[in-house]
Amino acid sequence: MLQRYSWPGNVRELRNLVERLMIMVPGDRVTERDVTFLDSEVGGVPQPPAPDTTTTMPLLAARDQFERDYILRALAAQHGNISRTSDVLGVERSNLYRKMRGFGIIPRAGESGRSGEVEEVEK
Amino acid sequence: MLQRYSWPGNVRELRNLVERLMIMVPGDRVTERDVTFLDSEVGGVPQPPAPDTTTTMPLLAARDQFERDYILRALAAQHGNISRTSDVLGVERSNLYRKMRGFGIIPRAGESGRSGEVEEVEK
DNA sequence: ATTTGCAGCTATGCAAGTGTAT
DNA sequence: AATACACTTGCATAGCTGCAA
Repeated sequence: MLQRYSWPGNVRELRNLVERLMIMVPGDRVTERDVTFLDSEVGGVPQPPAPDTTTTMPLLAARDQFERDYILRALAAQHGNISRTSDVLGVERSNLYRKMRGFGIIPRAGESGRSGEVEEVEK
Repeated sequence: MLQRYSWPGNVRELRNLVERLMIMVPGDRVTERDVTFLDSEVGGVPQPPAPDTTTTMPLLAARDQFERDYILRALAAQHGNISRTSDVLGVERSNLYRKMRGFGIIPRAGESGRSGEVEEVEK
């Protein structure tokens, strides 16, 4: 479900959702229901053509898709902390940025530490 | 199951198994039982530590593991035909060889089209 | 947190061979 | 002879990565 969502708010949005999930959801398992409950945007994705895992697609495409996923996963596991993520992934922070940009996880504009909407989740 | 197996006979062995499966197994679905039935070697893998998909591992390692798998899968789908596989994967044949060697799917020795043991499966 | 400029190493495609079996 | 694969190797160069800033 998370992978199908387009994340117009980028890592910021992902981090936010994950943090809210950690705080609001009891127990150590997060289900799709929890996500839908907390964020109907993310939960209600119209499910695009459904990614095909069976058919063989060009190696490059498959590899990239996997890498993008993997990075996203690592980011979530690291609560959006890029330094730590790059550490865990064993790549240079700067390089991780490049990758994220390349995979469209982050756009082109250089928006950084500024807050604004729903950033005030402490810990 | 197939991924857990180490394939000491390399592509040759994989191709062989797949071909035998195509011939021997009725219907269009191959189950684990079929594999175990046709090849107890492959079927009876002691299941190593069980690859961890949850924990984050270095990106490079994860990427390589994925790529290796993907190539193996494509090879099976193509009945071991490397030319066709490289075509489907969208990489140069020569490069596919390099990758296969790199991932240990093929060893170092230059053993090629020679037959010998159980190669005589027609089509 | 986020970019950018490099230098250096990798990966990849292209081309050109060699070998074997139809 | 001709075709179809299998398999290698030498390059040039496009791309990736770490380091430093």
